[in-house]
Amino acid sequence: MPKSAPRTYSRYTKEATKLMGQLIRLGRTERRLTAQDLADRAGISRGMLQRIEKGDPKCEIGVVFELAVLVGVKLFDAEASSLAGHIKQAEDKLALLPKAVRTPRKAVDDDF
Amino acid sequence: MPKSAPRTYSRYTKEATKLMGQLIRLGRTERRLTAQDLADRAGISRGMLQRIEKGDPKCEIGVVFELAVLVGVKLFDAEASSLAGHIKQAEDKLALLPKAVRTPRKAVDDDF
DNA sequence: TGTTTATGTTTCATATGTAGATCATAATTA
DNA sequence: TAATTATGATCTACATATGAAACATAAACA
Repeated sequence: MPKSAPRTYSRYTKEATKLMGQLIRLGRTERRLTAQDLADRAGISRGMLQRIEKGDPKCEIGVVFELAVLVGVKLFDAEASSLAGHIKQAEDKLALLPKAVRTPRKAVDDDF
Repeated sequence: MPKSAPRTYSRYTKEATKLMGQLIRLGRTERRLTAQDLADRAGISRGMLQRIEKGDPKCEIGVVFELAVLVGVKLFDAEASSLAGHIKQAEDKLALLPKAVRTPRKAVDDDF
């Protein structure tokens, strides 16, 4: 079987996932939650929580965010309990931009 | 085959992944990048990029972060090109906390 | 110090995410 | 308006992330 090229991540991405994991572990410890306890509350396995706390980039972002919320890690440095405002703001900005990006491709320069 | 219970996400998590997707799309459009172009740069398929821009929680967090970096979305509201400082800070805080959380389980109060 | 419990790791079976192709629709530019 | 290209959506095969179990190690508390 042909081994598909393994995915790579930039240094910044690795740092970001690592930091996320640390913040989750920090929050968990501060709240005196057992790994098993937190995993149960999030509906995941303990092994998965460990991988996330370790900073594994190959995990569902939904699960990571869920854990972050459970232990009080702020996403988007937002204090509010809802991101509705931010979402609306992003929608407003998007509305002003073209819905499709058109790159000027010269049909002549194609071959050589 | 027994259908395993589908995973659920809190409202906040859904909002967070949605906002992430919007910010990525915003950045992509502002930089006049085609979906295909950005997908290529990130080493993913166009379909995957679409799901992420739509806010699908079931995607690798590493890929999402990678896209965010590519289009200039700031993670952890950090301006710096490296999160090393934040990571060290988290490590310092972790060093002060107990490495294992022990919950006082009374063996007596178990049943009733 | 001894005992109990949490954590770190590994392995394996399986559920599921992902790439790739295809088609329809929408949107941009000449 | 016409022509071209981007985007949205769906399907299948395959690669792989996930859950569960097992074990060893380490850490907290009496």
